[in-house]
Amino acid sequence: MSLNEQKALLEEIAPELIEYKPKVEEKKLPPLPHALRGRVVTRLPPEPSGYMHIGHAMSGILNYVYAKMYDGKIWLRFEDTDPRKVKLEYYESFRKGYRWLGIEWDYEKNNSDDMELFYEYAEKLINKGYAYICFCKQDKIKVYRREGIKCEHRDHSVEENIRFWNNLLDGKYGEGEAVLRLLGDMSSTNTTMRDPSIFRIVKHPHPLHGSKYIVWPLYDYAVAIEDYLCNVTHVLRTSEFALRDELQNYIRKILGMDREIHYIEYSRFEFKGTPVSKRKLRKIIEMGLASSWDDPRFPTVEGLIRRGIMPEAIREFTLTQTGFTYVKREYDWSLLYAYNRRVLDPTARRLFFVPDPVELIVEGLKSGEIALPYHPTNKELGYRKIRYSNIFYISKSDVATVKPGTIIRLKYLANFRIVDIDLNNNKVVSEYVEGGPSESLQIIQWVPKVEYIPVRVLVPEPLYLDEEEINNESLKIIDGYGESNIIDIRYGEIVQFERFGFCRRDSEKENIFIKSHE
RNA sequence: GCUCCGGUAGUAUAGCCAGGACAAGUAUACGGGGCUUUCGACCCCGGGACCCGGGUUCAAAUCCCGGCCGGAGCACCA
Repeated sequence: MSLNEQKALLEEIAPELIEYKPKVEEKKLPPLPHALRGRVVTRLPPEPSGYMHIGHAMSGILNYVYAKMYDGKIWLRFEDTDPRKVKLEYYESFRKGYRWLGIEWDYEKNNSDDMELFYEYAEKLINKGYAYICFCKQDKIKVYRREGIKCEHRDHSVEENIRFWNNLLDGKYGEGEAVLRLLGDMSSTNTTMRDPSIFRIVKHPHPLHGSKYIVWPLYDYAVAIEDYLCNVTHVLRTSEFALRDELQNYIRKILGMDREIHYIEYSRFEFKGTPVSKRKLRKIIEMGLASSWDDPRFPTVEGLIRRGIMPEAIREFTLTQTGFTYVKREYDWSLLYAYNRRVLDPTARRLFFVPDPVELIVEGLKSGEIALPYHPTNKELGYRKIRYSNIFYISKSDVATVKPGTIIRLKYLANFRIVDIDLNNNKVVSEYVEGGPSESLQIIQWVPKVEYIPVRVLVPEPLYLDEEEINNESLKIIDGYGESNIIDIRYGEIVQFERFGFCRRDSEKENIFIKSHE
């Protein structure tokens, strides 16, 4: 008895004895250092200055899963302290994106809601001699910081600084004329510690607060304070922030905010040929290669949705394929597809789509109607009916290399023997052969001539061939014929076109699909 | 230029801090086989990696030094 026969027999006589092992063991994230059950607080800190993308998504999942793992809490906190970059529509892009991923946040706030508080703390710092108003030009500050040179404004008295600060708040200076700087250490090897600016003037309305404020805090200052105020215990973020841990800890220390915050940093999540950078994506749009930010080739959440990527797949992928490394990494899309396929396969309806069709006549086949299952094993998905005569469309590639005399099977329907192939005129003549499926027979999908519809499938491919070289043919168009039941596929539904791949309906009215993967 | 950080199969990772059962685990991709009326799913098998050089040690993927390569930062962005 073969192993498979034994298994089959066992299943028949004693199914309860069979041990079903999940294919992929649920990989647990490594333990979070310094984490106490019920005490962990993490955060989703998007800057609403662009659309949410897969990097935000994966980082968000990490922060969320860790919070859940320790029965902790998670904040959604918008880092919106640059009025010039922030836009209302982007706030919503992130809320929608996180919801789509299944991330439920416990609290929500905007950094820009705490402006008065930021001012209060600034005054404290000035009074303690930890901050000073600097009137140097931006370029000079830059050079001095690089060289580690102190400027003359550093020596102003507390009284002078308070007066300047009030002038600043009162709008007596123009943009670029003055900033509030933290008294750090101009000789530190960590350049972020060399008297960083913590407030600057921005005379531009904020989408949430209009023109109420003209003095805005910079990132490190706002984040340091907010993380404390939100009781954040663990920060998981990408490595471009690594050098700022020291600064943010320092800001809290001189403000008397004594609570340790743990940082875990890792390199960006990137996918081959799919840049996340706004600059590179904008270039694609400007070149006319894509028309919008929800393009299925884009890494934006909207793009991923159109491409048929499921949130569960992103989640599994993040939990199993990710690590806290500083190495530059570029994921192969196939890694994500593998998880997506596992999500889609059990519930995606199967239908027939014939790319690059040629006509097939099956002489001797009587016309009729047949019911075919929507899924090979999931019977709940039911059946669909197809009416047919003896003329069909099949894919050119399925007959391109076969010779007359070959017998092929139309899946679920009939076998035929090829009599003549005329590929120049896209015609194949054959005769009906009685019999069912057998292991030697090639089985292909088909579409009847009496009822078919034209179907278009868009196939997304990498946008970039390497760092800078753009792929000019990143979106392939495949036209073909599909069975008429395709009309009933809902907008947004993902189905599997048999022997072609998983595809998502991308249009309410037109039969346009986007291929996810095979 | 300066300052940090890192280099494990095609890809992504585990292991490194606390050297020894690591002839390096896992996923995916790839090759072969099985199952299946799909080229999907599922099952089995297979090949494939510790950046280079030196040192310490009985023993190095793991510790030390040098080189090479890569990443991040050096904003009145976040």
